[in-house]
Amino acid sequence: MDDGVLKEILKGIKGFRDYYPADFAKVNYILDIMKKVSESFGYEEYEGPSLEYAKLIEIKSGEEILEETFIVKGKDDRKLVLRPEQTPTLARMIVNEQQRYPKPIRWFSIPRIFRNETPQKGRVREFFQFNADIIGVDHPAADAEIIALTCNIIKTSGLKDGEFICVINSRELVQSYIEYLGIENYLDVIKVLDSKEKYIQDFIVEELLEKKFTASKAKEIATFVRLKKQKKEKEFPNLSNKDKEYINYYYELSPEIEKQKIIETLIKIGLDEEIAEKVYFFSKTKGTPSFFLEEISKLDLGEKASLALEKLRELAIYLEYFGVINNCEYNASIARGLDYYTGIVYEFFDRTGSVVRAIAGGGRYDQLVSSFGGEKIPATGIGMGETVLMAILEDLGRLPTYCQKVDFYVAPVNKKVIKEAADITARLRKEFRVLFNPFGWKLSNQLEDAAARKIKHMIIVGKRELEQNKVTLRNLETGEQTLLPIEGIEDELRKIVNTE
RNA sequence: GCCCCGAUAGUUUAGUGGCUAGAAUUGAGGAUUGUGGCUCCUUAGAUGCAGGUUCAAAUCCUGCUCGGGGCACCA
Repeated sequence: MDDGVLKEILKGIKGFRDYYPADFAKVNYILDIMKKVSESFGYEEYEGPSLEYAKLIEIKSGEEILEETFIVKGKDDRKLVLRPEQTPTLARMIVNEQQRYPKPIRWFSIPRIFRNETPQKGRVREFFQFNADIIGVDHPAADAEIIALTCNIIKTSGLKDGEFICVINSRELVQSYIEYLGIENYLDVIKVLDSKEKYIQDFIVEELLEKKFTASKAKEIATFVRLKKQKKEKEFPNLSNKDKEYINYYYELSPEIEKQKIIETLIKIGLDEEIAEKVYFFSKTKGTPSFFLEEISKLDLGEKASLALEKLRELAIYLEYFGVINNCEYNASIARGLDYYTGIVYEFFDRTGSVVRAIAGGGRYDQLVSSFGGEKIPATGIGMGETVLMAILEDLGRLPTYCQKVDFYVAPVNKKVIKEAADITARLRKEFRVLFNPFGWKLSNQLEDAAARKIKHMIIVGKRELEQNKVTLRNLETGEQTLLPIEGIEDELRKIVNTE
């Protein structure tokens, strides 16, 4: 094999990560919190296979999703996929065995998830995704509990109030209202509302082209306008004053453009002007839950949408009970891509300006389980990758510094006492994490070794001490040494480990 | 899939077409057979890949790969 090819191979696959001990410790810091907090909420851990039939994903999430999955061929030619999400697997498991478990089922899982997308900040092709679900109750308190659980994990990891936000909406509310207005193609409308930023960009480019700007210049200015809104303009120098004037001009104008373009596009897909305006104003509503509920209830909603609004009202009560309502915002424009979501949907975002992407997202999927056959089982749940949260914590410097997890380094001073040192080590390992050096190294080298590993305590085993049935305990940070009797040494060591 | 920036030992980096690519740190061995983090010695280790221009390329050009940032997408 030639060197070029070999080098490529050694680099590993694009978007996949090697976790060296210090890296894996960071990942585990977050995964441990996910696990501990979930257990503190009474959730049970489950796991599924890494591979599923492509059909399983396709049925539930649509065929286009398969374009971004890794496809594997099974022996019988059936297409298999490396799981791009955990929910279909969970739904499958529930369909098969649901009668065994008392409802509601509260389960969590931290599977490795695979997505064949372009890597960028907070996005890789293989990652750990925390999933928590409540299955078997159709009650807003279940959604509130999932949101509270997620808030708890995010806060325990190191983000503070105000550094993240949970944005909540109800698909039922949006859909019922749009249908109440007499619109049939509800999904088309959602799509338009979702792409509002794109319409603004297109409008600016179009207008600048008419003013004889080059295409690339026009696009550049449009991009700057968007970045100015995200407060990131400082990253872009080298602009003429004339360009800056245009950016400010369109920046000021963009709310107006947004309104005009969205209404225009809605009319284009068949809505009356009056209806299009109603849809636009509805979709713009957002703010604290109480503000949102008040604003929306002013509208003429119709029966179904009113019911959906009642559920959001009830949800707010439980968010309040669970102490997370200040971390939440209601917003009529968030949709979430997945088709299987039916009611309340929620999405967590960073507020520190570190990452634009969502930290976590989830919602209610009352039809998913029944669509695999069997009775209707309501469910709600969240998915949270470890990468985005980790990128934010990394930027804020809130990840703990790494050190090797060893309580004691056992150092025999010469080859003659290795057996005795090994016996002591075996005893201590029943209770402590002990690194033993059986290689017959000189003591000075062992001290250096322990220091390089940042291990705090060394137990020195030598002939002099053994003659009085003792060993030396050395604190490697202070250099302090004490002689300890081997008999009952665990009690002394326990004190030291517990005070740290 | 698109756009911008980048790539020199494990890591941080020097080197603006010209001597054998230089250093720090890390790794390995030793000075030192019971007390370290100091010092000293020895040793190992790099121009991402493939072409092109040139007497001469780490340096200039093209393509690719990988990384970073952004767009689109985002279960």
